[in-house]
Amino acid sequence: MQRPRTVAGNLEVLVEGKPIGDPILIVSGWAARVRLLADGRKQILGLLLPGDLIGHCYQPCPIAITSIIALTNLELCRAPSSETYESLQPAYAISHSLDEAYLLSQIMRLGRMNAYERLADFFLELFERLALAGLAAGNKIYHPLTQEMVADVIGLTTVHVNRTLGLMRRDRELIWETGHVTLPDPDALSARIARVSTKVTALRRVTGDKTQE
Amino acid sequence: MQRPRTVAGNLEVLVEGKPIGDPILIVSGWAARVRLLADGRKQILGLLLPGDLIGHCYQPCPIAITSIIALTNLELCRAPSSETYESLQPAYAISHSLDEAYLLSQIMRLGRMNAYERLADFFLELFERLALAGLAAGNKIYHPLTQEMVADVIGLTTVHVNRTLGLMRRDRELIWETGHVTLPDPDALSARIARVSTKVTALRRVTGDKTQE
DNA sequence: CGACCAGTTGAGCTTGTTCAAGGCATGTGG
DNA sequence: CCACATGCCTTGAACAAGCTCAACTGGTCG
Repeated sequence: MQRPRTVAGNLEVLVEGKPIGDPILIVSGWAARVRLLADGRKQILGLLLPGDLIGHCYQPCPIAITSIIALTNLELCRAPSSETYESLQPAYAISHSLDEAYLLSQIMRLGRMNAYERLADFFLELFERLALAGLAAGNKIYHPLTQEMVADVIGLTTVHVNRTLGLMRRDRELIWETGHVTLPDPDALSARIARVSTKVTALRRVTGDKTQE
Repeated sequence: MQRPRTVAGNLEVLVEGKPIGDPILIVSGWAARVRLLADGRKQILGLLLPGDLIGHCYQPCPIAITSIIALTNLELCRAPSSETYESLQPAYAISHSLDEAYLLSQIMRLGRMNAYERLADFFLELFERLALAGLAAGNKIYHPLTQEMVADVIGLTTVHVNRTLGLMRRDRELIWETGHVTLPDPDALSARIARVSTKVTALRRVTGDKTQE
């Protein structure tokens, strides 16, 4: 480990199309992978939390595939390249697999869930990730997100996120207070929304095999 | 290279949660990464075309993260693990980076594009990928997709895909005939829809820096 | 001929967007 | 201390995009 450096909130850590150097570990703070359309529409592709790796790549791939911006002040640490310390390879591989899993969940949310489900699923995932990083305290998490950022993650407008949060609050499923979120009963919420099915019998439906239903 | 095996269309190549073995190369045919919600809603997370690798992973990661189903009959080839032939590592790394890039494009489509843009962007990407694989002939591609499958890729209903294809045909931007698609002028189509912006000035907008506008 | 699959079309409805305004807390300069 | 600006959240009303349900076409295959 090298000494950490800090990046102020709202600055780009990496810019799409620019070369990337060594991998970077987030020691503290939140960041986001972001992409824009020409007319200004914005999508947050994924969040980067403490413990996540930025810019880790399996070859001389000098080009950043997305920009990364700091959502808060960040403490960053240059991480050793996996070639230097072979013992780190499993850790890097796991980090990579997790990254991919989060992208796939994001696609599922955006493609097939409604606003209520997207919010619920997003916060459930966030709780899990923060718990993995040792940053979850019971049913309440602290975060730097505004409703606008949440909207940019889950592909809705700020207004609709606000209204849907209101619905969830009315249902006593979620409490939003700027800077933190409480899920009174995560398991109940998870059961309430339709989450991913891994049943092979369900998969058969994909193939148009209707004899099973 | 080993001898190819074949898998019939509509069968699972990999099942979510099951162990995966050696990486597999698609020699011919199309496949899809698929996920389902408990109530049957279906999302195609990404397409797998000839030349793509399935189940390549940087560690003893024995579990498939998504199911993969064959959309057509497939010819598959067990690919050598990258540990066995070091010279393959760059190729595998590039394959991995491309995979990630396609997932990110998918998130952008689903999160912030309307139906017309999603269709256009999807087919433009498909044309590029098939061209990379040496399978594009001018402005016309051959594919095994039904409108239902397209709908499952881009997160819409079959009916709406059908109507939007009708709009595009009216605009002379795209011609759908079962089994193949023609883009009379891909460049014009690409210019017509709002595609990804990589401009740093645009990125500044993300950070709420309004002095630049 | 009948069954089935892929595509097509219509009408009514739901979900989420847009535009606009206002509330509340915090911070800052006079 | 007050006036004013700013960031974040909240709310209303009108609208538009996409969904649902249902029916129908044309082609193919047994």
